[in-house]
Amino acid sequence: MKSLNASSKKDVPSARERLLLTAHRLFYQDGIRATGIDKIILEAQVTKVTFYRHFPSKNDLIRAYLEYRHEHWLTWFSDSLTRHGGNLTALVPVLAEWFEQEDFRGCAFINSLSELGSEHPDIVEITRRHKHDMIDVVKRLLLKPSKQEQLAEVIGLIVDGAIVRAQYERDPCNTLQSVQNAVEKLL
Amino acid sequence: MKSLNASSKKDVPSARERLLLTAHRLFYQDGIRATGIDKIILEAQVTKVTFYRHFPSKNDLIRAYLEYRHEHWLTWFSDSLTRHGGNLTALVPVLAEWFEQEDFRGCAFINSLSELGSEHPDIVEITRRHKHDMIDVVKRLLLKPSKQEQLAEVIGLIVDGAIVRAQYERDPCNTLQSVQNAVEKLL
DNA sequence: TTATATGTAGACAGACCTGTCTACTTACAG
DNA sequence: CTGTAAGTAGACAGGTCTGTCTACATATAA
Repeated sequence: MKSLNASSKKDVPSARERLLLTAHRLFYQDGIRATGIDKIILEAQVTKVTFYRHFPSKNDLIRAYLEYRHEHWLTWFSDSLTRHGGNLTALVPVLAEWFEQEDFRGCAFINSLSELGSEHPDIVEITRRHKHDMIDVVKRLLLKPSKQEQLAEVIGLIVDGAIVRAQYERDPCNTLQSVQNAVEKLL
Repeated sequence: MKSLNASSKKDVPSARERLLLTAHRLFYQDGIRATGIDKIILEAQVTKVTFYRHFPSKNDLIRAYLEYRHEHWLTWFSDSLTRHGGNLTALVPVLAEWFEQEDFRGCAFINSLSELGSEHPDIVEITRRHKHDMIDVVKRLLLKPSKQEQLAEVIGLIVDGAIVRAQYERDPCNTLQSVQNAVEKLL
């Protein structure tokens, strides 16, 4: 969906979209505090007035980043689980698909929580919502008897643990093997 | 063990120790980037020259912080597991002991990795070592047939997942219940 | 006594950061 | 045409940050 300004003429994303996409890339890759707004502005090719017109403060951009990330990650997660068979054994190939990406840097929500959780209680809330929604996807797609609330919660633990481990281990194979072992124990 | 300077006369920790303890507290509570060296210096009651005499850069202090944390956390973890019976069911009360602390703010290593992992590869290495040592403790203390390498790795996943969840959930009970459920599935 | 280690107070430099502002241009709707 | 929205270039303010430096004091060992 393109906005109605310049982008409809030349297929150039709107200034707001460029800001959001650039922030998403840089915040995820380098960290939120490590990324100054001037860098985002430069790479998005807008001016500071435009930046502040769309996002009244850096905090507004951070929230927009996390909401964008939430929506897009959950869509990918859901689609990927379905693509890989839509049952519990899909979990490993889905995580493999993610962990093996060149730009994998863990979970944006865990990272933001670690970085900013003490001073931004809304980030704690955003993270909680994200994780609950992830567990809901697991429940809906992978666990057909819907009474398995507890199992979905355990799977959520395993997913979060795997994400963290994948962030510090050199090779995702050992992590994926542990997920596989865990899934086998749960079946 | 006290150093041989002023502290042996008046039971005042040395300047270095005050810096390290203050940094430990503030880095863990507020985040590493969020904590400027001037705040550490003020609260440790030293001067800037003293700070730089002991730690040639902020990065040196960060490494010292993580090494201090590694040693003290692992000692606590090991002792607590033993205190709670030294078998797999000890895991939940040990994590409860930690998560219920007023100043609980997740895992210092995960937090540092999230915050600084992109620009400090040594932090990735430090985190990896920490987590491997944690899994070794689990293997040594909780799993008597020492062939259970895979199980220890799975437990490590569950522990990391629980730590993350405990950081964003309001109440640790649900998290601890999930750990309990997982442990039961593993036995 | 001298030399060394460790500590003090505090000023300073330069970089980076977030946010405010001026003056102007272009596109579009009515 | 006018008014509005959205964009431009870029300067500026004030704050925070890390690290460098001067000048001095105290404790200890030889």
